[in-house]
Amino acid sequence: MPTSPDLRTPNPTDDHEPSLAGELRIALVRTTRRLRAQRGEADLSEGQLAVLTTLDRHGPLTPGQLAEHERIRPPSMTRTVNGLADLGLVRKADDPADARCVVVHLTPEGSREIEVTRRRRDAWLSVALDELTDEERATLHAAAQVLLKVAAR
Amino acid sequence: MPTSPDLRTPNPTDDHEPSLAGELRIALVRTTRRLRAQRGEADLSEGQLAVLTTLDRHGPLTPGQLAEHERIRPPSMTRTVNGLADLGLVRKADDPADARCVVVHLTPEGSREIEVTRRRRDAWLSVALDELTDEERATLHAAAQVLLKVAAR
DNA sequence: TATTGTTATACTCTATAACTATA
DNA sequence: TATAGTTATAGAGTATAACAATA
Repeated sequence: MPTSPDLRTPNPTDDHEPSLAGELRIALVRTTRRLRAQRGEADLSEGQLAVLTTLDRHGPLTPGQLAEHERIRPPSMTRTVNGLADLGLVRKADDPADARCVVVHLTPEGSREIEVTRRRRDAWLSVALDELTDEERATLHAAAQVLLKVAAR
Repeated sequence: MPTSPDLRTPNPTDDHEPSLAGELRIALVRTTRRLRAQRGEADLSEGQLAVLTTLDRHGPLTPGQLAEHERIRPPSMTRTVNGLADLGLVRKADDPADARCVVVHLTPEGSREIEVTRRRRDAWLSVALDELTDEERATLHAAAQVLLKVAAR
């Protein structure tokens, strides 16, 4: 029952040197997978939460702007936004300046949902982090800042 | 006609304290999103590559073991493995000891594909990492080890 | 004509439930 | 009966292409 692959024991075919990019990619993908697996039944999807978070941070945006920010295509964002609107978490309003545009607003329910969902999402990770040493936590704190720089590029 | 939301301008409602779990989750999700976005047209999916990598590391495994390792359900793994077998990257063989079991082997083509795909996947991340300082890279190296511990829990 | 958003449609990856074969 | 794997089916999230409305 192999659940903890040992990175220090490469097999005979695994003779390339472990690059930082390679080891980091594996660690990121694996941790994110575990994180996502903690999603409760009633939780919002990653994409839905990302939209709410973006609106919370930047204020009302059009579906096109949201699509660009989340790096998905406009039709996909239309679906995401409509789902959130059906849940009452965002509201679509006309743009007085340009009738082609729609402006997506966060509702008070949406703001509340962000907090609740974030807390639920962070619960598993918090427990895992509690089992680490102070030094390990400091490493992750520093790494988070660096990763944000990398992701923003 | 704003098309690029400004990430440097938080709005007044963004006043919750940043917990380590929260900041780390955001950094992980964002970086992984960017990483995934680099996927070329002909690349294997994350799940497919993960299976090849696991087989490379641990040797032949059954679909059930692979499903447990990748934390997906057996029927999903059946599809993934069949897709890889159709591509000639793995081979399904009978288990002489237990006729209920199937053993999935990596083929030479599969081994080659791992290398090619890994290189493509790591290209974007490598470029990004090259722009960091030595200290930042050291931080990410250390963090990768800690994240693997977290993900393995 | 170009732009914004939507609708129609399809593909990928995941899941649960039910089935087959073997232990 | 229990276990390993598969088949059937469905749901979520994404995409492209075509369309409507507006600039």
